[in-house]
Amino acid sequence: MRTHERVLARIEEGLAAGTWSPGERLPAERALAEELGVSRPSVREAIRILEAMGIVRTAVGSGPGAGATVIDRPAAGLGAAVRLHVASGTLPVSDVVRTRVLLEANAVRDAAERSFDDAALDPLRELLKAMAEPGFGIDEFLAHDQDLHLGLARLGGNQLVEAILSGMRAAVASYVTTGARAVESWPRTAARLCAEHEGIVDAVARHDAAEAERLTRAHIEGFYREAGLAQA
Amino acid sequence: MRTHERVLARIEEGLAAGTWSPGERLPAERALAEELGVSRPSVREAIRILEAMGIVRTAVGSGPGAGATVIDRPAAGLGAAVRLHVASGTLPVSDVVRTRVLLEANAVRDAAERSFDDAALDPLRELLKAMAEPGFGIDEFLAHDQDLHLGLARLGGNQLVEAILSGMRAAVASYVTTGARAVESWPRTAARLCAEHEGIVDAVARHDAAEAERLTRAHIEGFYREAGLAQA
DNA sequence: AGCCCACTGTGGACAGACCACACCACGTAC
DNA sequence: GTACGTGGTGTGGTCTGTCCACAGTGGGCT
Repeated sequence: MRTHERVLARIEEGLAAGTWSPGERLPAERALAEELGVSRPSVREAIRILEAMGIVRTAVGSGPGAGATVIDRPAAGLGAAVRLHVASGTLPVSDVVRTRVLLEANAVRDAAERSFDDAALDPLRELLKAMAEPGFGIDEFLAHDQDLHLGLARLGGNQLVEAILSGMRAAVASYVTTGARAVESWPRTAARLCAEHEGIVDAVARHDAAEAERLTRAHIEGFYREAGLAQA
Repeated sequence: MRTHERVLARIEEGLAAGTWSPGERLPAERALAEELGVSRPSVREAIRILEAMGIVRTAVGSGPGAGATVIDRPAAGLGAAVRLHVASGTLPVSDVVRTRVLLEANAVRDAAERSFDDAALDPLRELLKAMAEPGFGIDEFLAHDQDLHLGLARLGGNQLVEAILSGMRAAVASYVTTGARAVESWPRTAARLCAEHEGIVDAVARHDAAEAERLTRAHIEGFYREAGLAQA
């Protein structure tokens, strides 16, 4: 086993054992190297992997916040992995789209089936209102769109699904932007998307799970089709 | 932007542009470092990340096969990310289980709906036969079980789903093993699992999508419940 | 009392070196 | 002529040492 893998395994043990919890800091690179009897570059390689996976965040400087802090951003690692494989041509974009439809439609269905305070939908309604403004730029619209969809997915209550969706969205973000710029009439498309969004949020609000799932599926498939990203 | 991130971006560009395809080799670390005007450790950190994501495989020595070879193992990166986040306590195992049920049941449904040569099921039937042997060890049984489930998922035709399922299985492998050893009577459980497996494969063979999905869902949920891994 | 600045601990980056390894081609022995 | 052994060569793996940039912190100066 290579040195950085040993380091990684040790850190993973610590994470599993609760030695370090989110928000806390790993020992300094030099300290970790000495403690494990390895060189600093080896420790750095392990930390790089943890960083790429969204397990830690590193920062230079001194005081709290500096060093390698344990965070919980599952979406970062999953997103990077998906993005790289899409880039290398291993994963077809169409598979990403199909998977997104499946996961998100189910997440929205779960959301509608759960009981929650109606106030939980307020942030989403804020987004809806902002996106409905005429003359909203494409980039801002897509950013809000992402927040809205992730917010809906979060209501589903499955953190892994939320992370995968977030990662997939990031992985195909450039394709989505390109596709959105290529639609025939963006204002018309935007208006339609807004109306569909409202329909989904309403269905969730009245806990109509089947309808929420159906609308979500149609919404996502429709957009990707219009943007020329789906074979289906 | 940090140096290793620049290197990573450059390599990602090359992957997207088709400069390197799966099976081909990246330039040597020293050559890459000189070409990009950075130090070798920076290149190494970038390659480490690619390796952790399942994009490349590194090997020492000389000749073909040595160096950093581009591979396509999306499951590796996704699996590592999921495993690490489960270890750090960010992702509940129950979410992993729920996601697996959703993805795999749908993959099997897709498999049943597709048309394929019945011979494609032969490898799965081989696994079924092997697992039915009395006295089959738990570890070997679980390994075959994984192959069987992945084979079914592969028939669904969505590579991302297949990768996610493979990764999740790897991420919770230790939990599954522990759970399997804890069941009341392993031979009885194994026999039941075998029967359920046959039912699923049969349903796929006769293209009964709804039944295949239902059986898969019940099979996975039942096992995790028996192994004490599911709250549901 | 308030401000400034040096100190200190942190990650970021680099240069250089040595090792282990695996292939490959050359040369030798049969 | 063939088979075997052996050194050459290119590769990643690892370590050591060094310097830099950065950010907080505390003491000293104004």
